[in-house]
Amino acid sequence: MDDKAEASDGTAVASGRDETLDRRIGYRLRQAQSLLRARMDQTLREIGISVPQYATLELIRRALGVTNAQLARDAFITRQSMNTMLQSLQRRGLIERDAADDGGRQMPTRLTSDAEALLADAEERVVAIEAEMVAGMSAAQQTALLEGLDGLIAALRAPAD
Amino acid sequence: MDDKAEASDGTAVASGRDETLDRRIGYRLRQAQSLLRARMDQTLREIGISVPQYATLELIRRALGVTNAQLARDAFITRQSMNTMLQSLQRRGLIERDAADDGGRQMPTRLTSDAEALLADAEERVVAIEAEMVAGMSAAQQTALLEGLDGLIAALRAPAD
DNA sequence: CCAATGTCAGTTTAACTGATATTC
DNA sequence: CGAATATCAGTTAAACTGACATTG
Repeated sequence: MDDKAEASDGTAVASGRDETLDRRIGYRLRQAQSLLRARMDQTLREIGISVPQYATLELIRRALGVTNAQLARDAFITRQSMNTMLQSLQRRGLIERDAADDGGRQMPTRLTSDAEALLADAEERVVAIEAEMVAGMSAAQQTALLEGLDGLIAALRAPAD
Repeated sequence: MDDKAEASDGTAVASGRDETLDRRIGYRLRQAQSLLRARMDQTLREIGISVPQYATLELIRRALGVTNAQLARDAFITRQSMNTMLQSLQRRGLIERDAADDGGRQMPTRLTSDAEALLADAEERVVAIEAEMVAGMSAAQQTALLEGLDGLIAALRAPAD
């Protein structure tokens, strides 16, 4: 079946071939993430941080005293990109970095108390969005979704690892 | 909430609180999408297009003759951003835009035959990645995942719509 | 007049590659 | 020396806001 698509007025038309976009998991993944990101952007901007900044702060809180290079690996970006991010967070007084006590070259990163407060606020907002996002789903559905995403992550990681 | 985290060597440490990152759907969504995006980037670069360009071409193919403003809405970006994207695709000979036949201001977009060929190649690569990504999951699991993502999209769309 | 469209201009964010110095 | 780290510099991709003309 190759069907029609009337969009005389410019309205988007879902159409056509069977295995189009709409059936694809990757497409939906992008779409869901894009929508979530927009929501997060909006609420986080109110308290003065971006989504990547928030994500970085979360990573730092989780892995206390972690170094730039390790954070970069955790976030799947280059050392250089993470370095830029950390510098901007540092300039804003959200993190501190001292040369490692072992005299090495590493500079472990710590959240300041300002950051802890900000992060608490941010997390509350983000958790609220996430709650809203799954509100209509049963616990079983949520679990299935979580496991499905885990499966994707594991499969995508395997070859690159 | 001050639990231990020994990362003397810089190794990331999963740690701490119960409701940390790792339990959160949004976090996993970002992670899965980030990994998928990296894979797509890699394979699409080989044929000379980026992920956003690929996504735009798919949108155009799906909604034949659609206009800039409509594509922007479909992709959740501004008219101006989509315009830049279309201009670059046009410069590369992948799309054509003629003033609408109705004499209006709209300029419907069409794929060139070059683009059709390129898109076929791109899609094959992307579909292969997607297949690999869900290879380890049962059909039921895949369906559950798909429906879960649909649920997220619907919920996230509602308030902004 | 109003709303939507297309587009120009300038800006910002967040990534990238390349190169350099340091340190174990 | 080699490997990992931190960081400087320059670049790019892809989004953004603002402004303006056109068109129905």
